[in-house]
Amino acid sequence: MKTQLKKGTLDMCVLAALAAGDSYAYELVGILSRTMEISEGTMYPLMRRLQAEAWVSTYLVESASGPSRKYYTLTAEGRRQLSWMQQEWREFVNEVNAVLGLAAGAGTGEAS
Amino acid sequence: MKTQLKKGTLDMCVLAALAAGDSYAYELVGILSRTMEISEGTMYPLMRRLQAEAWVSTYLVESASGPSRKYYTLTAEGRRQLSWMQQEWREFVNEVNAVLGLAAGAGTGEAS
DNA sequence: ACCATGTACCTTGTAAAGCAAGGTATGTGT
DNA sequence: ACACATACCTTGCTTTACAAGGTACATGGT
Repeated sequence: MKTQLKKGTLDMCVLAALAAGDSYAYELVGILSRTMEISEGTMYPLMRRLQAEAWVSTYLVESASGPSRKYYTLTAEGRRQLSWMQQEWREFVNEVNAVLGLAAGAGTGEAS
Repeated sequence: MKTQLKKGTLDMCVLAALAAGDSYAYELVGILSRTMEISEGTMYPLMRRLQAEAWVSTYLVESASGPSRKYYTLTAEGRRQLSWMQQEWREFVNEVNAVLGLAAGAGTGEAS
């Protein structure tokens, strides 16, 4: 139900996961799913976008137990992008929290 | 450019602003604009949604210097919704920050 | 009288993103 | 032969933010 909140953050999350080491889409779903909900239908189009932006590059690796895996590596530009996104993310969180602070003093003790 | 990040948070922000006191759409744009970017084209449809969900109710007030203002008040359900949204927001921020933490140890010192 | 400006409301169409549902193919175990 | 896990992918839907445009009232300047 918090689908909307994720908009715009998943790119950053995937880049962050890739900063910890190369991975492939199917595995990334598993990795991120430990912390947050994300589905394959989200991941595959997302990876295409990241590649279109040249934030990641790919290489194929045969698997001993299944079809080949399409690994993704962060590019230098991807690393820069991650850094930028994290900055924007922190700014945004601060902005929202500041607005939430508006409500802090109000309505809590409504006894006349 | 961080349009996507806002998805899902603006409802909450508006409800929070209304928790600090009744207001009308045009004024809310001004209030929130002190902290974050938001446009009228976003606000008016948003207010309709809030009302459709019964999180706010409205009343008209004539203005001395312009057309009548459509004031919005938080309903009891709106207050509950705000509380719920804030909880989800905090959870979500924690989740994202946890994922960003994955990258913390990697790639920072890439010597050898 | 006329017009610009500020206030205040609103709608339409576009773009982006997440997701459920479905589909394909490979390898392993029964 | 069949089921299952792995691993890839696409289509169509939904929600949301926003730019652009439109209406109407009140005030001040010329």
